[in-house]
Amino acid sequence: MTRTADDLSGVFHALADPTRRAMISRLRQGAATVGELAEPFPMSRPAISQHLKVLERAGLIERTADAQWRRCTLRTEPLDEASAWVERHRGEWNERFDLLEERLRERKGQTNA
Amino acid sequence: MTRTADDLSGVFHALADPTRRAMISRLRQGAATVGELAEPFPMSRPAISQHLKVLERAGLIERTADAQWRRCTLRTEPLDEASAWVERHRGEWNERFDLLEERLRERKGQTNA
DNA sequence: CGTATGGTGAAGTGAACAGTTAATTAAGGA
DNA sequence: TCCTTAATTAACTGTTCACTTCACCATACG
Repeated sequence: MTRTADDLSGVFHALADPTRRAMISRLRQGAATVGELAEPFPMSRPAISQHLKVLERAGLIERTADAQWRRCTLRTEPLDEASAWVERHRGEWNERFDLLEERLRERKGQTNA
Repeated sequence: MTRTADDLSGVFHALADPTRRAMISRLRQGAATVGELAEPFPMSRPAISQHLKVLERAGLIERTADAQWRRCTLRTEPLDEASAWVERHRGEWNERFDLLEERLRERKGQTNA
């Protein structure tokens, strides 16, 4: 399940929903089952499941089966990537960094923005 | 057009598209007209306009009319907000900060996640 | 004036999204 | 075995998204 690794779009998309952000906030204070994660929200379980799938696709959570429970744990690496992108686009960051970035992008031949 | 100010969803949504991220990247090195921004992309002008509208709604750009040109400039405040959210959800941040956050959220009575 | 240039508005399309209900799988306990 | 609990899958619905084309508005210029 080694997600595409450089899909910032997926991460930002995952973060664009308040429910999913709340889930991440919740998970920051420790792993939780789907039921526990669902509890604060007035929506059906399948809806919760789908939100979790989005988070999983973005690499933001891992689900491990524990009997009939799925224990969800937070993975912060994608947040690091997202943070890196944002950080280098605000404020007066090092211009050299931008140049380096561009060179790398050229090599990979991808439009990662 | 003083956007809702606390709409992280809008900002993250804006960042979830590679075209829009590329536009932001471009704007980091100075203001640009719509035409200049459109140049790298193989899509119609109205499509560009719509992307710019999303960026504007998120507070990420400002458009000022200059004769028949619209000069777009980057606004980084929303990126600061986005960064703040991400920063406090990755790594082992100060727990007190979370508590403070929660208090503030209670006062405003909003679910900002 | 007429016409080119820069950009937006409006309407439509297909795909993705966020939610629903109903059915299904899987494990635990009586 | 039967029943309950935990969670997912499947199928469907309404909305939003990312485009398109065509029409429009505004400014500069001959």
